[in-house]
Amino acid sequence: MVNESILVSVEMVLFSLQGNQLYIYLQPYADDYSTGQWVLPHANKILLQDQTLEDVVHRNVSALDLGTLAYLEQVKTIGSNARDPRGWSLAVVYYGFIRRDSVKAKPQTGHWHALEHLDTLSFAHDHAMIMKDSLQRLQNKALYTSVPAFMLEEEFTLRDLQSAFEAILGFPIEKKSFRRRMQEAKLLKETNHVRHANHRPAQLFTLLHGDVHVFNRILEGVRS
Amino acid sequence: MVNESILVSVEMVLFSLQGNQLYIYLQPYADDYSTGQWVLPHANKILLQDQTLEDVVHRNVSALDLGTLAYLEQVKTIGSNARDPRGWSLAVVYYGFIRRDSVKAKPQTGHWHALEHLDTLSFAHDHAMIMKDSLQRLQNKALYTSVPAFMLEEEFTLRDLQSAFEAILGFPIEKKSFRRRMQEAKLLKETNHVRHANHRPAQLFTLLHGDVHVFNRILEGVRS
DNA sequence: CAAATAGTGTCTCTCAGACATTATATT
DNA sequence: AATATAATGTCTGAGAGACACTATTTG
Repeated sequence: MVNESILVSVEMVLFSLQGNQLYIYLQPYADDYSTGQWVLPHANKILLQDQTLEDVVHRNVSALDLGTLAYLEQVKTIGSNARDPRGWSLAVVYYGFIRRDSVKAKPQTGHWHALEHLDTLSFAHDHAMIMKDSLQRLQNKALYTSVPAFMLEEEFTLRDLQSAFEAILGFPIEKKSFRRRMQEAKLLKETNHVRHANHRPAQLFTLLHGDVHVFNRILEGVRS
Repeated sequence: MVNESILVSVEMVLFSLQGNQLYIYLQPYADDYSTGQWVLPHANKILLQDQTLEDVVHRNVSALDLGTLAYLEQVKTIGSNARDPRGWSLAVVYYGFIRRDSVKAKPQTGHWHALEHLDTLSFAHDHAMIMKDSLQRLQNKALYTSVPAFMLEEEFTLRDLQSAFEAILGFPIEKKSFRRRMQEAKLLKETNHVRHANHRPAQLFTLLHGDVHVFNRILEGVRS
């Protein structure tokens, strides 16, 4: 019986959007970058003042000073007698979003990495797998819910929203279907602002509420 | 910092089908049934020989001698400084199926309860909430995957399969839509057996493989 | 042949994809 | 006016629901 010595950690997969690209926050495995490996931010300490696991995540994300945590979802818990040589370990995995308008592009520790460059990086422990599972979960959610909307700033255009979905999913979405889907879901509120550029200005929207909308059908993307 | 003393448990929500009704396995909170309260089966001990959390579940389900565990899915992990008076606790929740053809209706300890009678029971700790969340997860899965198929015996009719979905979802499904959906998913294999009764015999099928099929659309049920 | 359930035919409805077209700003 | 992106109109297609109908067994 090993319960007295189970090692508990919380692993955090933090996503942000920077210039319509999906980024993930990583820390060097060795403080001096000597191994060239990366790890996910994680919490090894739970405090008595933490009421829940979400509190643990919030406390740790705040300490990282990356920006505002706008969405958080538990992915899974990994329990194993093998992943940590010190003994039986439990890792509770969360993914979350740092809202685009609050992201600090150069954090004090660690770095934001564009998702498309991740395959060039090397990871310690099972963190590559944890990231893969978390991204997979996020991609699934993008197919049938409105969660990607929480990556965006207060006011955004429908094109911004579509770009967020596309950054997550990695494939283009047909414009008309996307707009119909979003507008019929009644989750957006038209503001009385527009965004200007050297073309027709775009209507700005806000989220009507903090609820996640669940669609009946999956986004299938462009068929051709 | 409380890590050295975190209480870890695994909570198991075990479902079975008995006569086309959904049942859940519960244990009396007090061995002598004196409190009238019920709890979910749970594991408080993790052994060094357990390689993963799934191993812990399998070991404990085997010990309960309820039948064969045919499907298992992690629901979530609850962490709290309040749910156990002894200190910070982590509860990893799983739901699973005991296959219909292996169910022992009268277990040595505990009882199977029909889901529709659950509201008359009283539960200890947060087990009512854990059950509700697990059932919700199972119901969601029934809406867009083939997981209910794993509750059934080796060979089953399409009517059996539909009844399993209906038992889980709690609403009737339109026969033709259901059959079309299942047959186009190509997850069933026709056997050369039929089941006889005092009417036209029914074709028996088996599952082609152990994969969970994910549908693009949700079952909407009867509209009228 | 009556009863009962198995299994099918086929219409409607919803909503995603395709893609052409119109609208409205800046330079 | 040219350019660029915003926004819309409308057709097709996949797949779910409705519901009547046919098929095949037992008693």
